[in-house]
Formats: sequence, structure tokens, C-alpha cells
Amino acid sequence: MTSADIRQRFLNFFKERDHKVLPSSSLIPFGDPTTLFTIAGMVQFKPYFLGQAKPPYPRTTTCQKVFRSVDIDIVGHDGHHLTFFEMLGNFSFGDYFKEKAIPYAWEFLTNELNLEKERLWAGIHNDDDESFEIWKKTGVPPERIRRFGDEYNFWAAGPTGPCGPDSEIHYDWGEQYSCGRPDCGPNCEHCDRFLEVWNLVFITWNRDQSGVRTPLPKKGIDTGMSLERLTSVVNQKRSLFDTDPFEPLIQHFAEEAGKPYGSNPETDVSYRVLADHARGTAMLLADGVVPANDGRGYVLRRVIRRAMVHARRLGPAVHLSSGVPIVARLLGSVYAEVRNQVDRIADVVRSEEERFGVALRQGLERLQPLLERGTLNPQDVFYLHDTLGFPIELTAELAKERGIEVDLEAVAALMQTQRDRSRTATSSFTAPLAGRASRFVGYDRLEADTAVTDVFPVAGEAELADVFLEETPFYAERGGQTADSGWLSWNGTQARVIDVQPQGEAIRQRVEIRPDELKPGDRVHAAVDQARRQAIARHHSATHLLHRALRDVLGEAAVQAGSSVQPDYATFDFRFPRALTPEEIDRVSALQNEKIRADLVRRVEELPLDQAIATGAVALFDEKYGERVRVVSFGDWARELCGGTHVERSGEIGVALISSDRSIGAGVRRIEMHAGAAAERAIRNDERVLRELGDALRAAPPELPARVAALQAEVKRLEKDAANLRQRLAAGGSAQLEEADVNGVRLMLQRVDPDEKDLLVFADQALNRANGNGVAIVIGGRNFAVKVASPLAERLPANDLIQAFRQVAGGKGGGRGPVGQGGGIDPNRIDDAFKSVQDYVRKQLKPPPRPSPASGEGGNQ
RNA sequence: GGGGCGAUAGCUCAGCUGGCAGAGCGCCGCACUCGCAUUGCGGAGGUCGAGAGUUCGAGUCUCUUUCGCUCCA
Repeated sequence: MTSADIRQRFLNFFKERDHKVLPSSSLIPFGDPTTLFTIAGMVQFKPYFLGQAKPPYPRTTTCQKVFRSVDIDIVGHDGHHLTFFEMLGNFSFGDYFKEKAIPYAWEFLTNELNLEKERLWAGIHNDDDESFEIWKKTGVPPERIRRFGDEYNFWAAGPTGPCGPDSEIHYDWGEQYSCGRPDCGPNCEHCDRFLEVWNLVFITWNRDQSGVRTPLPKKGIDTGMSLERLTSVVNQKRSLFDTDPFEPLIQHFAEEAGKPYGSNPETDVSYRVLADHARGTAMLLADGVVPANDGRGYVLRRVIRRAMVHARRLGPAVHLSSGVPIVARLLGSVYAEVRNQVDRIADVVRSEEERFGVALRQGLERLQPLLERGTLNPQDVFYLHDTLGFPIELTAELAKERGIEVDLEAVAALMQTQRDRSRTATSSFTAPLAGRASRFVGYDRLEADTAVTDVFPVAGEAELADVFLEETPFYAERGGQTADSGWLSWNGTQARVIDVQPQGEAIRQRVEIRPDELKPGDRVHAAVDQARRQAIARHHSATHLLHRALRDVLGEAAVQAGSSVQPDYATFDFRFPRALTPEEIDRVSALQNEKIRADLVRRVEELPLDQAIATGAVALFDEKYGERVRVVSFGDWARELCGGTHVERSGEIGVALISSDRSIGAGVRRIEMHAGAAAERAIRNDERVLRELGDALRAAPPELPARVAALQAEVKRLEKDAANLRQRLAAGGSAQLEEADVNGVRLMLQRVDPDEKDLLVFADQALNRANGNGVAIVIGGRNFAVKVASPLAERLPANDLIQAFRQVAGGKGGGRGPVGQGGGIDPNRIDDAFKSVQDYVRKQLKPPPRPSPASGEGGNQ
């Protein structure tokens, strides 16, 4: 039975039992910055379990795309760890509970899939007698029902919130795989005879901050079963990689490498890594994750790079990117997003391959000399990894080839200190969780009289507090639109609201008060800063018009990838493989402003998601299924799913200006834009600059570029002339030259223009006349330079000459070998200083005094 | 969000403890050659990312800042 069959049977099975079949949601969780990826089927239903939103269906079933990054480094080393997989699940929101969830699961596995009943075991929580009875009644003999503690059979979404016991179904591969211990059974730590297949979570209580559990009025069911594991069990394959979702990938990479899978345990690891990572990479990219240096993008990059290290190991012909079309073929019929974007995805992977090639080359350049030296200390290995991104395992591999030991434990310790540093730097971020939902009224009103529901102190800030309100006119930062600011007032007191963030279904106002100034129940008046809100609205509406204009000009492939809407500017990120031409930008901008002037009326509708998409609204990646969504349109032109705040007619925007288009990552571009008053300021600024330039250059603005080019050419010509002149002057300018002969050495002193910078050029010219037997001192204003003909440099270091000169003329300076420079001298004492240099040279060039005590000339000085 | 590294000629980079801005490749010209390749000689090409500071003097030291690479959260 193929994985596709099993997936279909699962969904049908629960559909027949009144479950609404919902599509998988994105791998990027909606509105939940605390989790990087969708790691379970329940993620899209979290608000229903948390009681923050009303479920649209009492029972649902999904096959959910899931990505888990915790085990990245293990993947490939065994047959059952994966990064990307599909999670089958059925969910009940206060509808049925254990009494149905357990029999459903049993029936599906034994009837629908015909698994041998004798091979199925149940694990339940120590205290869960209820489940024990249900399992027994369902047909599992008591000896195959095992009880475990919290570590195996208790589930919670976090320290507070919904939680409850769970029950796992384990598959017994048979005694031949057992460790043989008498207590061997499900969750055995010594062998992998038993495989956990399905986890049934019974959401029973709500846990508060002090750890007290109160029973939920509506208990819930949340189950999860890996499609890949199930496929392996159904087809009796011990390794996931021998089943149909992986085999074509393994085969493909084996062909590229020219070595069959299964011929060598070491290369087999690489094949498995590539098969898994190709799936994870393609699916993450399909959901809009882009390789980056932080957050989700960083995890993706790590996955890609790990795959590339293994590809490299298999040979130069092996490429991760070539696996992308195969993933699209295997998963494209269920997940259209990977099929539709297969070319773009492969392109991004290829550009990552190139980028990583650069990192490898740079790393090898550094590593090579270290290897030749014969030792490799942990700091070097860590540096290669930390700074250059050169994989540690690759370093170790290359070192091993040369018989060099690497202290991997010491390297790991360095990694740990780096981790600790990062963690302590970010740990100040603690968000209290407010259970109650706040009602947002800010679409219609900018002020509200309401009550405080919660007040929390802000860690490390005595003068700030987080305030939650029953209803709030403040827009929380979301969907790229920045937060409102404004004021809370009560009893004659007023305090600024400086930040507003969503927190689950609640909205958190950060207010400039001490936490004891307000308490739950207090009445306050909340007022949004209206001018700022309006400026934000202009930018947000302008962003929608920009998006539409971009797609009209560039094609529908130019899809939004993010945006930031501020009161004084907006940025718009979209997927596009190259820079826009100036003409394209002109066309986009012209179209956008044409629609602004057309004064299109804004309309807001609330529709079910599928209907919204059917009417042509542009959907992004964040939407939840089954919910009513907000559709914002301008005229019948731009139509987009959006929760933000907007102007009423596009004419209010005034004007929108694109100020830049640049790349922010592989295949993603960012346009920066100003609208309304901010655009006006930008225009006036540019105008002023142009006017000043025109005044200064005495040219009309259209002539400026030519004028500047002409000036640049002229400056260059003049500079060259001046340099030539100086050379000629130095060559023949003996008028400014004083000379002295000391023991056959020509000492020359030349005065040049006080502003002259290149004094050493003159020194060279002077020395040319001394046939390699001279010393030149050049004076330019208060600066001077000394150059000694190289044959003399050893006996007459420039630095010593400078010190002799300075002793009389003052100033500072120094030099090395045959050259030196200085400055700050007294121009009136130059002649005396020159004499002092002559004395010094005379002394130096004199043959060393004979060892006679009668010698009259002392060496003092 | 925190750390490391980097930015110098069109490209890849060197520039040691502050003291004349360089190499290789590429480009242009000349010579050699029937011609090409090669070789030799010559030449053009630089706001040393930006801004402050220290200093007689900063590509080099300090601080700020922008961008890039990279590791970690």
C-alpha cells in the first residue's frame, strides 16, 4: 500500500465519521512568533484548544505538513528520524473524547489497514484508569497496556494552558529486534523493537501559573501519526527510507553518485540525509521560507548546507537541487505549492550551492596551511566554522585524511559558550500570557472607554508596564503594519502607549507607567495618535496599490513575501529573480499613482477564505482555514486579504514614490516607498538638493549630469598638469635648493610650496642628482620629509637624521629605513637645523675613533 | 537579538609593529609573428565603504555607522 493510499484512507475514514477534512496549513505557523515551524497537526487549531477562538467545526481531520529541526543532526544516521514529514490527525473540540478516540484509532489500524492486532501495544498515563478500561473494552489485552509517567504520556502546550494525559499506540516489530531484557516493551531505552506509531492526546485540564489544574468545560482530542512511519509499518519496512516517499529520491542520488544504496554504511547515511533534506528544503521553500542568517531562514540554510556536505562526500556529480523536481513529483499532487514553484525552488537551492561553494573555497584556503603545519587546535576549527561557515565535520574529515587529530570535545565546548552567550543575551524577553481575548475596535474608532483586564511588569523596566484591555482601539503590530501609539488616561492621569503587540488572541499595550498605577477593573480612556495612524494607513493602502501594480507590470509571479508599513515609509518584499529595470520601476510607479489619482473607494468585506480566493483576492501565507477573512479592495482593481487599517479613498494617499529596489536574499527583492506627506518631504528634499547643486554649478537641473562629467574631466586634467608641473619644478628648481658637501655626501635642502603634500616626490627628484650618494630634506610649510640614498641608509637612518633636524627646528616626526616625514617645525629655524644635520652626518661618517684615550672628539650627543 | 570576520584597481586579493598604495588576472598600446597563441616592453585604471577621533602624519590605531559573509539564539 502506498503512502498516498494510506493518506487517502485516513482522511476518508474520519470523513465518514463526520470529521471535516481540512487542508494542511503552511509550515510557517500563523501569528505565533514563539514557534518557528508547524511541528504538529494541532498547530493550526491551537486557538481552539486554548479557548481563544470558537472552532468552526466540532471535529476535523488533516494531513498536516510538519517540520522539526531538533533532530537535524541525527537524520540519516538511523532509519526513522526525519525533518519534514506528514502528520495524520483527527481533532475534537469539545465534541467526543477518549471513549471514541481510542476505538477510532484501533479500528483504523486493525480494520482499515489490517495491522496484526497482536503487534499493537498501548501506552497510557499512570493515573489514567479511564483509558485503561477503554483499551481493554476495545480489545487490547491488559498485558499489552503499559502505564508510564509524565515523561512519556503527558502532554502540555506550555507551562500554563491546556494539558492532559495521552495514550500512544506502539507497533511491535517482533522479538528478534529485542534487547532481550525482561522488562523490554514500549518505550524501551535499549532497543528499537517497539515503534511509537500514534499519539492520542486527551486535553483535559487548564493549568494556571501556580500549577493548579482545573478541568476544562470542553475536553478535546488531538491525535498525531506520522504518515511515513505508518507507511513503513504497513509495508513491513524497518527503515522509512525503504518506502515509497523516499525510494525515488535515494535512487536518484545513487544514480548521480554512481554507487548503489546499501553498498556501504557510510555513504548510505549520506543518501538518507539527501533524501530527507531534499524534501524538507523543497517544502520549506514552497511555503515561502528563504535562506537567511536568522530565524526560519537560518534553519533552512543549515539543512541545505548539511545536505551539501553529504552530496560532496558522494561525489562532484551529486547535487541537492536535482532532487527538487523529484520531491515535486512525489508530493506535488497533494501540495500544489511545491509543484507550482519547482523551478524557483531549484534556482534558490542552486544559488545556495554556489554560495556554499564560496564558503568552502575560503575555508579550504585557511585550512590548507594549518594542515600542512601538522596540528589543528580547537580554536582554529571553531574559527573556520563560526566565522567562515566551514563545516566542522568536513574539517575533521580532511584532518583525518592527513592523520591529524581534532579535539572535537574542545570544539563542542567552544560552541557551548557561544550558545550560552546568545541565550543570556535574549533571555530578557519574557511575555506574560493573558488568557482573555481583547476586542479590537480600532477599525471604526480611534478612541474607547474600557476596562483594564491585566497588568504585568516588564522585566528590567521599572517605569513600564504591559496593560491588557477589554476592548482596544490600538492596532497591534501584525501583517507588517507597525503598531499604533497613543495614550491611556484615567482620573486626570495620562500615560503614553509606546508599543502594541498581539499575544495570542489578546492585545498587549506597553505603557509608560509603573505596574502599580493601574489594576484590573480600572476604567481608562484609550486614544490612538490619529495623525500617525493616518500616515500609516496611507502607506499601507499605497502598499496594496504597489503590489497590484507590480503584478500588472511584471506578471503574477511577483508575489508578496513580506512588508513593513511605517508612518514615514513602507518596504515591500516580493519574489522576483532579478533587479527591476528603470523603465519597469517607472511603469509601476506611474500605474500606482494613476490609481491614487483615480480616487478609488476602499471596500472591506468579511468572507470565508475559499470564497475570498474565488473572487480573486490575493491571498498570502498566513491565513487560517475555515475562518472568515477580511478582504480589502480599492475599486475593482486591488483586492487583497488584509487585517490592516486603510484610507477610505485612494486619493488620500496623495502621492507614492519608489525610492529604491534592492535584493535582500535569493530571489527576493525589497522596494522602499514613501507616501503622502513623507513622499512630499522626499520630493522637496531632492528639489532642494538639485537647486543648491544648480546654483553652485550654474546649470539648470537637466544639464547637471553633463556639467558634473565635464567638471570631473577638467579636474582630472588639471591635477595631471599640476603634477607634471611639480615634477618639472623639482627637477630644475635649484633656486630653492641649498646644498652642502659633507665627506663626499651631498646634503640637499629644498623648500617647496607650503601646501605641497607629496614631499617625498621632490626628495626623489633631488636624490636623482646625487648619483646615489646623497641625503635630501624637503620642506613644505611646517612639514618636512627626509630621504637617504639607499647605499647610505644603513649608516644614516632617516629617523636619526630627522631627530637631529627636529632638535633644532622643533616639531615631531619619524621614519624607517631610508624615508621619514615629520611636521610642526619652526620655519625660521630651518637653516640652523640643516646645519645640525650636517654636523650629525659629519660625525657619523667619520671613521670610528681609534681606541686611543687621547682622541679629542667625544661621542657625546 | 548576541558574537566572529570582512569592505583597497574591472575581478581575486596582498599591504608586517602608523611613514612613497601594490601583485596576479583582465583592459589598451607597442615590439616579436604570415596570422593566432605565447613572450617582452609600456600605459590607463583608486573618494583604501562612510563619518568622527588620536597623531607631525591613518589603508593601518580608537569610536560611530552602512553593507556583506558567518555562527549561535
